[in-house]
Amino acid sequence: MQKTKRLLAIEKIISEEKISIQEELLRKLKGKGISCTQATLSRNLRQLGAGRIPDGTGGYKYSLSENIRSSEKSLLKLNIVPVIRDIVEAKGLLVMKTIPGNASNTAFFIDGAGRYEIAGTIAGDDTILIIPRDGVTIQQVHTCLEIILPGVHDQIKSKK
Amino acid sequence: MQKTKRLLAIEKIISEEKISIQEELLRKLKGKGISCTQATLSRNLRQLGAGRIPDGTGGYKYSLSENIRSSEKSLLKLNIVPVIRDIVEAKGLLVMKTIPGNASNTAFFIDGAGRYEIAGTIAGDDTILIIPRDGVTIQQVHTCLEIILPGVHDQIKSKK
DNA sequence: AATATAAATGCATAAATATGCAAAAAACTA
DNA sequence: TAGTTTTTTGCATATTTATGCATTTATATT
Repeated sequence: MQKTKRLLAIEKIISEEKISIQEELLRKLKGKGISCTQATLSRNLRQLGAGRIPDGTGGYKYSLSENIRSSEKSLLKLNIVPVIRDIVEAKGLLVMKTIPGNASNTAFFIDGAGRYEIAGTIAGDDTILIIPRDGVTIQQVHTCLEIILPGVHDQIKSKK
Repeated sequence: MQKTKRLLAIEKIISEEKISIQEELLRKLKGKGISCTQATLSRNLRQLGAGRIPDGTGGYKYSLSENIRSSEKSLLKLNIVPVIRDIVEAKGLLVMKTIPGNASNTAFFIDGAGRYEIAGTIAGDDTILIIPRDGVTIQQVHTCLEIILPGVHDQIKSKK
């Protein structure tokens, strides 16, 4: 089908280059031997979930909302995760070790997630005390950490 | 300033309810006693990084880009603002003073907003250097900070 | 305070996008 | 395959958004 091919091409183009208006995308497609009208493009973009958003420099660009979001998220998380070295339980609390100087930032990040399970955190230089709320199990807190910092437990394992 | 108030109201509205077109947002604002024209709204939305994207059900909605939304947690804002003591310009850069030990967290928060205007930050113990991107004015960075940390300039004034 | 500079805004309108409708293409059915 | 239904598309145009320009408002300077 012509449509599927076009959808794929649109996805590719807008994720690789900055497209400001549909007419521009139309030309790019034509260059690849795919042609349609602006009306069709408008419909296709909606179907792809692609929208026109500010590009930060005063202009606009098309962007796949889902893709952009998930990739931005994972970048953020990748920056966070590697700083965590270990998580151990002690006296019903969790002690998280980070690389030096990163406890505060990491704790701030954890607090920012606003999870119910975590009553609070206290951060030193490379150590964070995570205090579970009463009635919450350690296991629940681990699950919760995995939500805030996907892959964190794997990271730790691979360092051991 | 009227504008800051409006920017905040816009952020709040589009993150809480589904807004399909600017005229709709215009009416909501009017309902809150804030009035402007569609032209101004268009400019404000661009400044906020808010775009009109498919809502998944065949319609459209306005949405803040992901990085901005993450700084949207109003609780976090309240916790951050009081730690900032001063912001001064020096050599085309901004120097932000915080209460002792809070520079890193604050800088982390600012970085997290992912604003185009800010090329990067460097944090010591109670001082943050905010480096504007080339071509961005100090005033633009101030506006941008006001978006990330609403009320920050008022806070500083009231401490003087 | 008076003047100079920059920022914000509204108006009118240009630019860009979305959509109703009819035609064409594709998919399906007996 | 001929007929039927569904999907896709283009055309024309309505809807929506962005912007040049002039004016007002705010900010800074002397």
